[in-house]
Amino acid sequence: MTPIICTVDIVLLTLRSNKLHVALLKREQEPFAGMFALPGGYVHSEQDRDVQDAAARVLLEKTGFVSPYLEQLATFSGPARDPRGWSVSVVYYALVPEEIILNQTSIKLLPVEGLKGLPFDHQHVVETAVARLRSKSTYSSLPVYLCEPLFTLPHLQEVYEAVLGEPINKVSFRRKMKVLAMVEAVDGVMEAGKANRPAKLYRLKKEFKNSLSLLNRAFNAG
Amino acid sequence: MTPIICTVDIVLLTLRSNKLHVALLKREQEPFAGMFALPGGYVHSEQDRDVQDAAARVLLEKTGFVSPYLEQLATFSGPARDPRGWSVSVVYYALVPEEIILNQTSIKLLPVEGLKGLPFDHQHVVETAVARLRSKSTYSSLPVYLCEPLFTLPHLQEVYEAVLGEPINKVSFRRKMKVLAMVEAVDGVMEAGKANRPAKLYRLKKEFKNSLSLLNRAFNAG
DNA sequence: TGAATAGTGTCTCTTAGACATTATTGT
DNA sequence: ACAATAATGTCTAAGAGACACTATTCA
Repeated sequence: MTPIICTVDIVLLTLRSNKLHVALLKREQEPFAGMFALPGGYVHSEQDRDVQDAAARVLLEKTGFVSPYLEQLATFSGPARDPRGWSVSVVYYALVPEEIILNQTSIKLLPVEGLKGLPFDHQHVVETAVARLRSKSTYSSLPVYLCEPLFTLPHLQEVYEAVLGEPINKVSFRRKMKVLAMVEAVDGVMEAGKANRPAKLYRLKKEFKNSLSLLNRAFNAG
Repeated sequence: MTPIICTVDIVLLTLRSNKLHVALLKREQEPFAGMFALPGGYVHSEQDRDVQDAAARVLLEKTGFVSPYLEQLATFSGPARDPRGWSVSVVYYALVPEEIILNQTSIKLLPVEGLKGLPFDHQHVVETAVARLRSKSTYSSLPVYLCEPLFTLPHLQEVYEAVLGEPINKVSFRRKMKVLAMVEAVDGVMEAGKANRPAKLYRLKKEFKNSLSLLNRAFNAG
């Protein structure tokens, strides 16, 4: 029996102009050389401590940065998804602010809405990642990873609204941020430059780096 | 480089005496021959259409039955978890009523609390599956798969309470069952034999076989 | 008839969303 | 002062939990 091909792929998501985008790279090698696809690569059993480690390594090699949030999404498999043969791809998803990606000219950002023409089963993989992000965002702190280290609450609300695709009541949003208790105001600094009352700047609390805070009620509980 | 070992394992969970139990099988072959472990096996690339298919096949081969609910849990990997070498195991979890398992004398049911001495990383895998079940049960219809095809609402509430490990308000529980809208009373049949008012019998609605219904508020929202 | 549990009506208290008001900046 | 948005106070309405009451069976 032919051996099973074992790879990792990364769905790197970010917000650009308040729309979710996915990061794609031009493939250097066959199959699908020249096409844009998710960053991915083989698991290196001599080098990687586990598949998560492989995903972090591939992301670093292909983009030059480390993502604070990197979570296993799911494993995709079958004989047809990769022309090289029966394959198993363990997929991770990462969330970063757009600014981190802008320095990387090799990365192409495409809106997740209306994606098509991706090689492998990458369209389905991206759809799964976006569904997971939306689902988790309804009751958790996940979207903060789409923000830069310092952000305002009005901006964070915009991020939530962009991810969820619907408006959120301002008072409720701020109440829930209090309940989640995973952001803290940074003393002394304020947003500036606009002709209105400046917003306080917040940051993710140390204890929530790499982790999430959960609600037991959705943001828009309806 | 040595090839990566690609396997599937199944965490088969059920309720016995209102406690969660996991199904283990005595291993026929090395490694760990003679020890009790999760049902598992190699992915057969000539035969399996994907890894989910492999998990269903392994479960059928080892237990003789098909589980209505079989969901991918996560993928576990690394050089140390399997003495044969660097391995990737895609793990699925299944929920069944105890009665299905009772006919299978080869299966050993152990309580998930206080499990120890399992081979591979199976203890960690079981803990992950139980955590997933508990988490999903707080806002979904998942626990119905631990019931037989016909069940009463008081029994279903007991099942939820056993899984969640805390009591649920009766009125709220029945209201949420109405909101979830995934069970329906079966006309004409009732539970019988007890010296009290008989309970109506319910069943999972057809459209929810293999799927879940979700709430946007937890059962015990506190 | 009494014991036991199923099933439902209803009250209260919490909390979400709507709306209004105050606060603080730049022009 | 005025425009603009931040931040918060407060009212109302929806929903959760508590409690009590009715319903239906067997002994």
